[in-house]
Amino acid sequence: MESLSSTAYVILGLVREQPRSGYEIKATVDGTTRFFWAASYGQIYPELKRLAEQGLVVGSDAPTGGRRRTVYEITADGEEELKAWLRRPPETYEMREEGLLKLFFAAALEPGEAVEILRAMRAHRLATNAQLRAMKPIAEEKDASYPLLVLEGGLEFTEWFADWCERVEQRILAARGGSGGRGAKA
Amino acid sequence: MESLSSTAYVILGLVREQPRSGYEIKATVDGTTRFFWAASYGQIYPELKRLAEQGLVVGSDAPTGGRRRTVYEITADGEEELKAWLRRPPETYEMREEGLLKLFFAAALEPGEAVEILRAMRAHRLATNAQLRAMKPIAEEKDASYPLLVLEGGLEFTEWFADWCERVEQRILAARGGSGGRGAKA
DNA sequence: GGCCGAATATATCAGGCCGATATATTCGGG
DNA sequence: CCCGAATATATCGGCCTGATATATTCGGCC
Repeated sequence: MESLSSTAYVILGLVREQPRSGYEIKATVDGTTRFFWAASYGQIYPELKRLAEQGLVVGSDAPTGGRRRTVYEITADGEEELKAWLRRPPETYEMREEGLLKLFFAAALEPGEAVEILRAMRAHRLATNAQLRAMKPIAEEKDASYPLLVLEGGLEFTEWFADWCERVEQRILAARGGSGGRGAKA
Repeated sequence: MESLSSTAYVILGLVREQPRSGYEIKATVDGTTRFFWAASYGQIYPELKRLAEQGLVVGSDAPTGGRRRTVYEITADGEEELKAWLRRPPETYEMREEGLLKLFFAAALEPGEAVEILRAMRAHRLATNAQLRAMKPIAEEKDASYPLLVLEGGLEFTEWFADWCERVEQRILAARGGSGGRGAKA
């Protein structure tokens, strides 16, 4: 009995709420967990088959007209698997931030160029914050309290990060001596 | 001319500072960038060969006794590649947080169990914070100002995250009605 | 009625990357 | 002299991304 990947549990968690097709699972992930756990078609479809083989989900044909469509729902075994996973302590904590990597090596550039990196990072976080903000009414409407909690955490995180970028930018500019070539276009 | 992976630039950035072997690169990554950009032997060794083929680094034999050892240093072309990359806006922003995923699906559990997830997440962040704190004197000693800036960002982030976990835990406990079975051992 | 583009639905694949493992040598300590 | 830790390189299964391919259906427009 091989243990499942975390992505398998995303699928179990989503089909537990309601029966869904692979396509719907992907769309839901993109609209919710994507910011802290993404999933691609290349994982979802094979994983659904594996979960079906193990009896943790069951698929049934639900075609729309002549287009083939398989909708999956969770089984009692699947529900038990999901709960057992939820009760085990989390193991994966990963981050890949190319901006921080560039900042780490910024000594190879002029100070004005380091500031550009921080501005790009800040702009990215503000954009993510706006996306999350737009999702909030939808989560509130569904009355999904844990997803809402997580979403609010995302809002706070992006705000903290954008603010940090701004403070570091100010520190670098101040260290340069207060005046001198502005360097960039903003 | 295929464009390089971000991991290739980590290598370029590190061998720019000083010539290093694959083993030393891995050790340095584990001691510095690991928190926002990790790299494994399975990437480092093949990547060093590719970079050498493209003339961005040069390797030279530097055996210790009878043990084979290749030390790489950056070339002028490699330095140009690195700077060009540093000047391009960052593209990769990824996070994989199994704890947030579990919290997202916590409706399948009792509230007391959701609290356990938050405690595990908080403990992890506090542990990371302690690790970063231990690294700080080393970074200060080296007078590496950008790496130090990034390290301080990591300290602030882990503190923010741990604090968020605690606040969410309090909210959940309060929503449960102030009293009732405590559930867990701490 | 017919066309087009967007959405629905599934599948595949190259390549990045992780974690574990294997192999061999050298160094420090007891 | 032996052993365990550190140095050094290499390999591999498996997860995951992003792009691409293939069909079908739906909505809007003229």
